[in-house]
Amino acid sequence: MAPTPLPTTRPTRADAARNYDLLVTAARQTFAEHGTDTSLEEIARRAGVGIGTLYRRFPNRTALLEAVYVDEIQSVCDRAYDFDRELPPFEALAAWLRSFVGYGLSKKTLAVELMEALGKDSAFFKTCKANVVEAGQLLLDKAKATGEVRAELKLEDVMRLVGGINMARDTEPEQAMRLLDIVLCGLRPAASGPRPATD
Amino acid sequence: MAPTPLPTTRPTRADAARNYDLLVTAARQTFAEHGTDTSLEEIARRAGVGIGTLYRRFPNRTALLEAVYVDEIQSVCDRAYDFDRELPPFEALAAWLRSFVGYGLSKKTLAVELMEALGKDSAFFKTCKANVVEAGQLLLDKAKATGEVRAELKLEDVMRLVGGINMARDTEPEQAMRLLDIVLCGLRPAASGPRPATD
DNA sequence: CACCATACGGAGGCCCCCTCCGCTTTGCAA
DNA sequence: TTGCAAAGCGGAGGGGGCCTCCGTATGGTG
Repeated sequence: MAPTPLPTTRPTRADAARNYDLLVTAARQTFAEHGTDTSLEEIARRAGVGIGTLYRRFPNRTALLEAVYVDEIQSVCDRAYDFDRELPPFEALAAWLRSFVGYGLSKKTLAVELMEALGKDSAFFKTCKANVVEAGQLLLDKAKATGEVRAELKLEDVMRLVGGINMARDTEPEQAMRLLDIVLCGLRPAASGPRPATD
Repeated sequence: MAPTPLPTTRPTRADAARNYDLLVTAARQTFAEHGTDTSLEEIARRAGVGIGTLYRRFPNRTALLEAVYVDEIQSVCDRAYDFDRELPPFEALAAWLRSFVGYGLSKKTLAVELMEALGKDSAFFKTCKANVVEAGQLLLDKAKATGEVRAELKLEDVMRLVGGINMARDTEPEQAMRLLDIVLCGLRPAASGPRPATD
């Protein structure tokens, strides 16, 4: 259902594969606990692996983040299709964006990095972005079709706005949802024709 | 016009005062050119001052940022009162937020740090926040009074949303303004009564 | 002018990033 | 089973940033 499978480069040799898993697991835990600027040496230590091994497999911090993100991004995409199946158009979009923000709240720094990453141009992040965009576009278009979202809005704008909600360091969950509600209001067409002149 | 003057701790002794200025100037330049994660040693070097001097005056990176931000924040506040004087309520609010975003576009990393900083709890940032909030609240309340902004909205939410627009690394100016327009639409009351039920 | 509170500056300890290379392991083929 | 090359391992070490500490210098006051 999700379009392109995300590229992973898990090695084939037994020891290498084992270490790969150890590293990704350790990285996921450590990033979640201490943010994405944890020392890579710390991660190697946690994984019980030499620092050289880490750097051979993941030439830089970003490469490691990529491996950690694969699953998260996949699940973001999957949820879009779930909501599309189960809810009427606008609610599906709203629910997806809400789950997006909720995810961000629980994984703070991961989500921040993710939002920044979606603007980057590595092959990996291109694919990620394509997948997310494909899922989001589906929901947005359906919501537009029922007239509940203004036709001229772009998915990219919506995503950025919602992403921005996640960026601030210490947003409370209730606040984040309020912010999202403001954005959702902004997506709707002015219910009674054009908005009042503002000039 | 701006409420509390922002606290600066420029030293009194002649040599110390001179070095203080050299450091702040160098920091402002360097942060603008290379982002706020430039090495502090580099800044000391540019200022022609020992690293020890920098650290004595500014015990950490944040302290240095504070000194650099003072002027910027002051001008953000000042503009609010200008717009309040010159424009009708909603337009004043819109113009202020627009200038806020515009400022962010030109100073990227500075603005990002600033938005994060406004959530922090140092005495300095508390004062900054108070000033910005006082200015923004004025504009928001006036816009509410004319019914052009929904009464239940909080300034903090608006600021966060607008701040979020600045957070993404590589937003185009036109896009940023589009995003802001979406937010502005979200601030307005649904023109024809309550928004459609969304379950 | 003399004195001392205040300020200067850079060496050094610590940690992190990343590279390089000699040793070890794996898995295939005979 | 055994031998062996390719693949993988890991940590020492160079480079650099953060921050502290302390011996030296200096402004400004009596």
